[in-house]
Amino acid sequence: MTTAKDAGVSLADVAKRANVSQATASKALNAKFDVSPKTRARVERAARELGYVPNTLARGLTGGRTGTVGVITSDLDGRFALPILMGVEDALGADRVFAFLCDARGDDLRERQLLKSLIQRRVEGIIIVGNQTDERPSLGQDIGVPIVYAYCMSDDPRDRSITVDNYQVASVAAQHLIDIGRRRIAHISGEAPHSAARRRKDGVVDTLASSGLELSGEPLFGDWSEGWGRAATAMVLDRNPEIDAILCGSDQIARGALDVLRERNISVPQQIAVIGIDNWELLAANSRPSLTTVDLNLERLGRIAAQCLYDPDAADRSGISYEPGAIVIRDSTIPRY
Amino acid sequence: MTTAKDAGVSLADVAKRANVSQATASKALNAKFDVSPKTRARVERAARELGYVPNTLARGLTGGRTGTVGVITSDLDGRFALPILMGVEDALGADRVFAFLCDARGDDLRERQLLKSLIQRRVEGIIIVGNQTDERPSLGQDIGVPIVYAYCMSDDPRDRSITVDNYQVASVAAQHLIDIGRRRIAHISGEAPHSAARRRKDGVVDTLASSGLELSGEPLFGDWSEGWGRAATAMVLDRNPEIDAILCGSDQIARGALDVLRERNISVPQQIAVIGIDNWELLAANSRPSLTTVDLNLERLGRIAAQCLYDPDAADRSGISYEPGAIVIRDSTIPRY
DNA sequence: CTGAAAGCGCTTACAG
DNA sequence: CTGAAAGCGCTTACAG
Repeated sequence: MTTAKDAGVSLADVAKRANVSQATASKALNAKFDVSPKTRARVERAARELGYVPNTLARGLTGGRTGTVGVITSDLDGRFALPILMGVEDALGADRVFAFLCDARGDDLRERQLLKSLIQRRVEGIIIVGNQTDERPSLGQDIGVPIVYAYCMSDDPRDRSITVDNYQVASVAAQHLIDIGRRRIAHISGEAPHSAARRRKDGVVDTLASSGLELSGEPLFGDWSEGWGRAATAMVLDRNPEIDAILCGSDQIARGALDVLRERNISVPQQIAVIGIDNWELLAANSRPSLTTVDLNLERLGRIAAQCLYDPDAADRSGISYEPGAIVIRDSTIPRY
Repeated sequence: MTTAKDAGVSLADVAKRANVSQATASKALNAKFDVSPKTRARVERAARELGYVPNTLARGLTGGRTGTVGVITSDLDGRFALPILMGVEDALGADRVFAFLCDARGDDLRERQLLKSLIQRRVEGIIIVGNQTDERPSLGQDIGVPIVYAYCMSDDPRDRSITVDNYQVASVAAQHLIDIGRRRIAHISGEAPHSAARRRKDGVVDTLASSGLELSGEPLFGDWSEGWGRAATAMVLDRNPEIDAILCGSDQIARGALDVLRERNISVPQQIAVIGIDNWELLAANSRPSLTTVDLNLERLGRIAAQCLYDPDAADRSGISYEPGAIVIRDSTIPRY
């Protein structure tokens, strides 16, 4: 058990009890070489008996590793931060590195201050987690430690950014609809200013074109909400009643679409198939019918970002990595029987 | 700008450039007393010119404060951790304390290891964030630093726990329904083994009793999902068609209820009012009609937990604090015109 | 108001 | 294989 008293036990105490020098005690407890098995056993025993708890701070001071990184989220509130954090956690845990979690709350000044504080604490790297996939201003090149942008991307190509491949993600969705035989596909998406909305639209259009198809009607941009999904679906149904599928820019929008289709007694997917993007389980798994969608693999994205920090030749690999998503098939495109 | 080179600048360098001793430089940069304004100005200038970045690690070593706490979540995946983390972040930020975020992933052994690692890093306190409000095994009394349980509660009364007042939260919901004139109220909730489900039921029953009312039909327990909300609502409608309100144990369940009512052309709230618990915005704000619910105030809960860690007489105040929620009125009980 | 000295707990060359 | 010594970067009594 780790108790209060332990905090008072230092390496010197352990060394004394084991009748060795502090240097030897240090080696015995850390490196595996240069210590006789007998001595090591003695030191280890002393450490155990005393309930010795090494002080990581002191170790860091010696110029060695601090074993910490900083994670600055721009907005913890958003839905994307969490899975990314999980991935970061996962990757760091394996190396016994700890993450300082900081929330800039969308405030640039606060972000800068956090950055500075993290440097003071001698973090070995910093991950900036954005709340959208758009470009954001670079924090600069001479931070002193590796820095990587996750989800968002830096506007400076010398920085390393890991983001979602919006184009690919949408292509996968479109291809799936084509694969199940749909030919008259409408597209409803979120906020046009977001690169996510624009790139996804491009992915859809290009993929359809590869099969000699065109979108049924103009793509509709609004926001990423259920409400917009409902409104847009009603519009689409009026303007293009011939459609046999709706490709939605997000799961929230898709939920709205499903809602309206159900209300109008249009069977999904028999008459109209519906597909979302995000694989937000809460939304996708609980709808009627359950929603086919594209998983963004955010946890993986977080893991990659964390690994970049400790990648020896990360410097060579600056620039933006676009990470692919994968389709998750549910009943809104291929119903189970 | 904070640059790579800075990492090499120490207090000694600053002192030299300012022509003072290191001790004086330290005082000039930290404490406000015992240094002449002129000297301080000189030191500050030197520090600025050199781009001096104090090493927080060394400061911590001196026996002073490390300015760090550990936060161990049992499951980042859950929906409750995030708002709590935000509150923690908020409270700590004011004191320039940083939080190590660790995810135990529901693994007790891993949790213990994390606890130990955090102690090695000399955190000044630890917050254990549970993913449900039930009791959990205490981590013990002699950790060496203050420890507080948030959302979940420790089974040892000597520990400090901050959790949701499930009884009050449900009472508020019930009272609201009574206030708008409902008398025949059904209750659909989540998993019976969860104290959240049981205490909420008690709150509902007692509050109704205070007004001389009884629940319409037996309370229904299932899980916290939309699917269960739909199934249970259908049952309730069959067995107790006379009801004029449904009090749901969570917003997810309420979404399911709303869905079925809409399908059956039962107007909400005119014929049947619906209320949830959680105030999960995504769900509550986007339903049709929008959902009245009880906000759990989780951010506040996180803030309180963080403050406890630095509360001088926290020792006296062991035990469990039950934090109240507050109603958020939307269209499912009082429609806007 | 200022500074020399000791110490925080550890690790790392460098001798033996 | 073992140990004495120096040093990591800072702060804190203690003299002056």
